[in-house]
Amino acid sequence: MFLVYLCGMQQNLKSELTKQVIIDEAFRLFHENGFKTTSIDKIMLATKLTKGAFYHHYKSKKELGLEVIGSKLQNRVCQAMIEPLGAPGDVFHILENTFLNRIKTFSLYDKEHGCPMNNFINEIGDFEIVYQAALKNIIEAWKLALIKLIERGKKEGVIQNNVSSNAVAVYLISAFEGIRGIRKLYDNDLILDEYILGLAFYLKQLKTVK
Amino acid sequence: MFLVYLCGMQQNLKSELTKQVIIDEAFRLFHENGFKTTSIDKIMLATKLTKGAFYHHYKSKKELGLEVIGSKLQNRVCQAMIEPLGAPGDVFHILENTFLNRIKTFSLYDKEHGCPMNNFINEIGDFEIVYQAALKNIIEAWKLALIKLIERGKKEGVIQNNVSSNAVAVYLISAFEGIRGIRKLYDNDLILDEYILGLAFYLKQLKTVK
DNA sequence: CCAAAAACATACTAATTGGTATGTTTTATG
DNA sequence: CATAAAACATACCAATTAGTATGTTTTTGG
Repeated sequence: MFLVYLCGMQQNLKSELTKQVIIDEAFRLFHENGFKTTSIDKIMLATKLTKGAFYHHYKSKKELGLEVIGSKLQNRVCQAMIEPLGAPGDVFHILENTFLNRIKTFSLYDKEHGCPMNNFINEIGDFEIVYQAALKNIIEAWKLALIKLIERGKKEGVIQNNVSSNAVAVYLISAFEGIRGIRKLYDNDLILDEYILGLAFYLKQLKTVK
Repeated sequence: MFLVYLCGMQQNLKSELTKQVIIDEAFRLFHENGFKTTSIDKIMLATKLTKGAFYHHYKSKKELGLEVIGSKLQNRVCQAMIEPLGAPGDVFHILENTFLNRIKTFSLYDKEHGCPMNNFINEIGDFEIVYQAALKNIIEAWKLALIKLIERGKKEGVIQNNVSSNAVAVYLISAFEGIRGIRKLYDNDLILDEYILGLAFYLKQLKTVK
């Protein structure tokens, strides 16, 4: 298994590197201009490679789209929104950090172009079933991690027991994705501040009364 | 002013009727397949008219897009989401009816293709400033009507005073738009049920404790 | 060093795009 | 009824699209 790669290593690495460059530029252009309206030509112009190189590594735009969603996008969401939920520590601190504090630290680029996943969902969530499934995977993973955290909060007695963990998870995710779309329309952060205030109130209500 | 139209009435009416047909078909196709990927040809094929007719009434696709957003879309949102907020009656009944009960009555078509406004926002909210402004108009009108209702709730003593009306309005809208995107990924209403449960809990927390 | 395969480039295709130029038909008005 | 204008149709344009066919260059393994 290891020896097999000893000789073909250089070529194999080159191939993987090229694919990564294509994925990175594709993701960036999808994020900035949308999936459907970003052509293979534009992507390959950005990579400084040619169409021939693209169709050597991918059989279609659909295959690329699925890989961008299934690896690049999924990794980003995992790293930023899912993994932090599994960390030890105060449940409310974790919730505040991922859903509230983090949104303040977004770059102007991210505020202007919105959430890549939300963009995908709204543009091609009803386009083809394969994209639908790939995007649903990410949302489901996020939702599950969130439910787990809320359940922990209940067990530790810091979150009210009379509320469905699933419902809270879905409501948190919905509002987060919603505001990231709406923020696009504005040229300042006032709307984000209002969201943050609204979320802070919501989180406070989840706490068990002492 | 009135006499001017007395004679040209038939032609004027025909023009308005044709434009309405174009707007209706355009809105439908934008909703089903997105704005950027819906061509003038496709729209005019649906109207059973031709490209010549289109460019007689509109100078560009952009002009059509702006009219679809500024009239058709705005009217829809006003009718479904804004006007009900101004009606007399119990504040919580109104909130529940517009944000909670109404979502249950959506057709499969509306569930599959999501919220037209949210689709526009996420597809072209960062595309051109004119679209941005047109969409922001609608959101702002919605937000204002919602704030007014919440303020009324506070005055009537049914909504807690220690919560920002702006924050609640933005959080309600965000979650509503967010879930309408996410619902696209699923082939059943379970995720909607969870949203509804989450929202119901949220609304309950807004109530003044008796 | 040499063949074969992988990586990439060049040059195409047919279909679609927004938009225009130039018709023909319908309606309005003196 | 004549003529002008509005409403609509037909035929085009250059640019862009996803994808293919056929190259050339680089890497691999003997």
